[in-house]
Order: sequence, then structure tokens, then C-alpha cells
Amino acid sequence: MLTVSELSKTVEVTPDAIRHYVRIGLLAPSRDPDNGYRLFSADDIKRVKFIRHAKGLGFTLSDIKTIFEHSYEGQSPCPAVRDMIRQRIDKNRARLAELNALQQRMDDTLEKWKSMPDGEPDGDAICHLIESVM
Amino acid sequence: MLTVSELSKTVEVTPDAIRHYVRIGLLAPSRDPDNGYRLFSADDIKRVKFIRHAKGLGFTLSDIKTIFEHSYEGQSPCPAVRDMIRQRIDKNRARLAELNALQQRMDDTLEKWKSMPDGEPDGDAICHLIESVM
DNA sequence: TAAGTCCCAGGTGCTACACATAGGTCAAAA
DNA sequence: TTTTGACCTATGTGTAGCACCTGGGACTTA
Repeated sequence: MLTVSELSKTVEVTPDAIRHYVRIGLLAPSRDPDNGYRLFSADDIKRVKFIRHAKGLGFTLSDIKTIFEHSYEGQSPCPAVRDMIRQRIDKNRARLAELNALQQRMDDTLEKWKSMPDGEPDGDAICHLIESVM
Repeated sequence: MLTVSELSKTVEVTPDAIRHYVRIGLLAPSRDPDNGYRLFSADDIKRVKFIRHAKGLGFTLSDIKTIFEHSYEGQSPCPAVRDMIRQRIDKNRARLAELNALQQRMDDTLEKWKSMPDGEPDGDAICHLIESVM
């Protein structure tokens, strides 16, 4: 059985992240009756590794919790997993489009500002630069 | 003077967002002594419009608060604003790189899974699909 | 035995709001 | 005049994924 910091070093995940996983129910360690410390099993090591890989593939912790629940109930999570990743792909595509548009706006704006002087406060405008783009 | 919902309609921002801006100190409406309702001035309309434009340019609410504070103290916020947008551009670039890499991984993974059957729980693996990529 | 170091637990903070709850306001209807 | 109903308000909590903070216990060293 491992304590938080031992597990942390084994799987290279911060202690805070591990405590977070416990709090949201992704891990359910036992407790040391003497001091109340969380105690993790070899299975928990597997679970944390799984969590990190799944996160790396774009799954949210909430997705991962669902996967664990399916698995715990003896159902194959695989069909749900296929659906989930499709949804994450769609969301990510939308997010990428947003961020690309934002990047474009920021770049354009910075370029425009290069030729502009800093305005001084005049009791009317808040920031001349930003208001020049409104 | 406008109530939350009146301001909300005027600037096309949800009432919740407006109350949020008040909570974090971006707006400081007076209160109706009769009922405690927030009361916004014409200046607040300008401020909300400014907030939305600045957000659209990639500034965070925290950035915007800083801008307001400079402005309130009679300093030109413009030099700080130039710095801020450069930082936001850098952060966004990094975020875009991450999300692009994630998109690639997700696409590759989904492709790979197309030719794989759903695994059944076997008391060992949690999800065969995900673990096939580990 | 006291100081220093490391670890633990639980709680709060961060972003930008959306949502939920409980109650107040106001005009029209009974 | 009171009641109904629509709409409004205020504050508090939840969201994602942790990082950071506080207060305390354990263990080592001088």
C-alpha cells in the first residue's frame, strides 16, 4: 500500500492531482486507521496510469469516471468510448476554430497598434488602443 | 438608471454575466434604497461594451480590471495593454499547438479503433480500446 | 528536548459565467 | 381588494482540473 506521495512518485503525477482524483471518485483508497492517510493499492497505480493516458487522448475526468463505472458494472465501456471521443473531436475542432479566429484578431490588432501612439486619459476614453478597434 | 435586466438587454449580455462583473469589481452600481436592486449608469453601459470588446480581443477579465484601475488612477493603460496582448498571443499560440497535437492524436486513435472490435470486460483491462494505445 | 524538515488532511482559489433557490414586484383579473 | 401569474431580484453553488494555503502530525538531527 502506498501513501499519496509514494503513489505520486510512482506514476509521476502531483499529490494534489491524486487527491483530486480521490475527491471526485476516480480513486477510492482505504485509510490508515492510525493517522487517516490515504492508502493506495497496485490497482490504483493502474487506474492512475489509465487516467493519464485517457486524458492524453482527450477524455475528460468525467468521461473517465463513466468508463470506470461501466467497467465496474461488468459492461464493456468500448461503445461509449467511441462515442465520447467523437464528441471530444467535434468539441476540439470547434475550440480550435475559435482560438484560430482569436489569434487572427489579436495579430491584426497588435499590428494595427504598432503605428499608434499611447493615448493619455482624457476622462472620456478608457483605453484609446482598445477603443480604436471598437 | 438601469436595472440588471435593462442593462442586460441594452448591451446584449446575460444578467448573470453582469452580476458577475459586479462581483469581481468591474462594475460598481449604486443600489435602489427601496429594494436593493443594482442601478447602472450610462457610464456602466460604456464599461460593459468595453469589457466585451476587450474580451473579444483576448483580454481576460483580470486584464480588464487592471486596465480600469490604471484608467481610474489617471494613468494611460496603453503601455500595459500592449504587454498584455503580447502575453495573450503567446499563451494562445501555445494553447493552439497543444490542441492541434491533441486533435492529431484523437484522429489517429479513432482511425486505429475503426478496425478493432469492442473488448469485453475480463477483470484485467478497464477498456481495451484505450489500453491498446498505451 | 527543541528545532528543522517533510508529509498529511481538508479547504479555498482560479475562469467566466450558468443554474438553482427563495423571495420580491407589478399589472391584470376575479 | 385580493389573488394569480409572469417576471424580476439577490445570493449561493457548480463547472474542469488541479494549485496553493493553512494547520497540524511524524521523523530526524543536534
